Amino acid sequence: MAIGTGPSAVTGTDPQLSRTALEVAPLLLGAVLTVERGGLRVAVRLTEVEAYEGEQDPGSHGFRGRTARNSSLFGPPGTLYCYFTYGMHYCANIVCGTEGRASAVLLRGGEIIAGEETAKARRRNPARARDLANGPAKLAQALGLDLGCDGWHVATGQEISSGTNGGIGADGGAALSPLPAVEPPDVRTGPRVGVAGPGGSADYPWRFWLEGEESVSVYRPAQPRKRRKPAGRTPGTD
DNA sequence: GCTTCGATCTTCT
DNA sequence: GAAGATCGAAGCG
Repeated sequence: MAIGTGPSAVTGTDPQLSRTALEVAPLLLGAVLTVERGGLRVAVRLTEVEAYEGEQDPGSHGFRGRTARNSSLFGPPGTLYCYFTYGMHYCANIVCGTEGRASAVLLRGGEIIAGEETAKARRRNPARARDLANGPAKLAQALGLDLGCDGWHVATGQEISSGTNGGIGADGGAALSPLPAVEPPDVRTGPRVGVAGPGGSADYPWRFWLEGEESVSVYRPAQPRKRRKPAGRTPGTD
């Protein structure tokens, strides 16, 4: 694999990521993301991603502009944007494009290729290996990504170096293998998952995955959320 | 194997 | 107050 030394400018503009999310997303398929967290290292080969094109994309967290939560999304290409969702899950994006544009690629699925024992422990030993990272929250959990990783810098073709990730400190770091010049031949595209309304599945088929990979997540069309049932009994709607 | 539904809490309107 | 870039358990065939 290709994690190694490379261009040294950790905070500089990464030419491989300084393209639109739509351009970067298919190139990320097959790339290897290595994350070191708490002294433990896990590497994943990305098999499924989704593109989010910033403030022009209704499905993007950056659509309504910059907030405290999504400020990392507006950072320079290579910034890791981690967020907390549904009250219990973390998801991770890699920012691309240009700084201030909120263009990013959501990491949805991957195959663990190193640190499998660590990933299993973090994922509470799922029955099947494919369940280690076949979903955005599962992938983030397997890699040990949470809000503490928000704002890290993930440059392509660089070695992990603690303390160089945007001043995060010695907690860990992340690295991405160099991206190919052209997208892999077995890339498929389709509707994004769980994005409802304008900017949803039909309007933006910006989900990319590698055909035939087991680590691709289950597709679930966006559905309106139901109110949580009040304690005791359900309302008399029958 | 597939489908349905509840859990949980941050963020935004 | 409502919705959300999700997950996993339970129920069903």
